[in-house]
Amino acid sequence: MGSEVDEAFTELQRRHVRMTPQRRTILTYLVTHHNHPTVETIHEALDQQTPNMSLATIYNTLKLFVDLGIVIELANGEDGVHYDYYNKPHYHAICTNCGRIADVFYPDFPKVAQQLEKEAADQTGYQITGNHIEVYGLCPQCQKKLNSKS
Amino acid sequence: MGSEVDEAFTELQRRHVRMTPQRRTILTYLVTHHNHPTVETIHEALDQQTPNMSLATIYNTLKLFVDLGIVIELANGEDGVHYDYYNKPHYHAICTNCGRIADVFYPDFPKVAQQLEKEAADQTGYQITGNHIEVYGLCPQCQKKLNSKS
DNA sequence: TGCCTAAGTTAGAATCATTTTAAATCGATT
DNA sequence: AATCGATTTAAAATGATTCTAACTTAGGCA
Repeated sequence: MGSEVDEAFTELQRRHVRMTPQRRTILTYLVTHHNHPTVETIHEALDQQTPNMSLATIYNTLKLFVDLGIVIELANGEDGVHYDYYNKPHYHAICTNCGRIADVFYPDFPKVAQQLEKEAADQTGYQITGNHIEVYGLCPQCQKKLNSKS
Repeated sequence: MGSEVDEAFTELQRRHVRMTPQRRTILTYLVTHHNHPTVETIHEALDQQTPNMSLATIYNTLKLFVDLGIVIELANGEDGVHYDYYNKPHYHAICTNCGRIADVFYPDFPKVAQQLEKEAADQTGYQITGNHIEVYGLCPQCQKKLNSKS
């Protein structure tokens, strides 16, 4: 069951990333939770098992993971930045009313993304290395809430 | 030549958005500049022609335009939030080294975006109303700079 | 045309997420 | 086991954005 966590650690070792207890803890949290947490959410959750972890460490570690490409940042228009362990390619639906984030796994997504990356590279000369794709709209809960109001 | 600006104003009138000199000035700037400005860039640029415009007004006005869907926000990972008058559908290439933003106009883009929106709606139940698509990589200038270094 | 009022603007203060600092600690290579 | 550069930490600093309260205005209506 920890296999996905193990895989993530192995990948970091392979890339000669120095391992610390804090990084282990944060990465484990991200791999085992798919709740798109904010820094604050992570800090509170980890405070149970690992008190006194500095906020700066969480910021530093998340920035490291983002730079390594194993984590991506998401802005939901509500509260701060959200983080997502980016293992399998997917994109996100974000609620314009409450900020709720949902994962979208679509078999053709890698193909579509590659198409957009190639076109961008051809047109701009950029050396493309990744993408962020989000769609916006009302989540089911907010649809209900707003309908019952009017 | 002001026709695109006029069109934008007409659209706002049609939507019963109250027009003020500040909103006119900011919208004109956005329609006639495709430089993906930050709030600070806009403030400095407008200070030449319209001194004393409050930063709060620029923030308020941009938020209004974003809510109306005629302007979108872009984070380039470097400095603050960038704004883009979103007239014709397009997406962006963002430099991971310097933050430079390039527009990508791709004929098939609306079709591709619709495909991603439909799949997201089917999978999540969200009522999708828009999208933000970005690809990341090194811009030509940074490719040169980084190559000559090593 | 001129009032009236809700909406918008303003300068400055306040907020708060994120970054910086400098000292203490630690991981991993020898 | 020793070493040293990298990491962590708490606290302070930063700075983009939001809030406040008073002032001004756009646009509908008489």
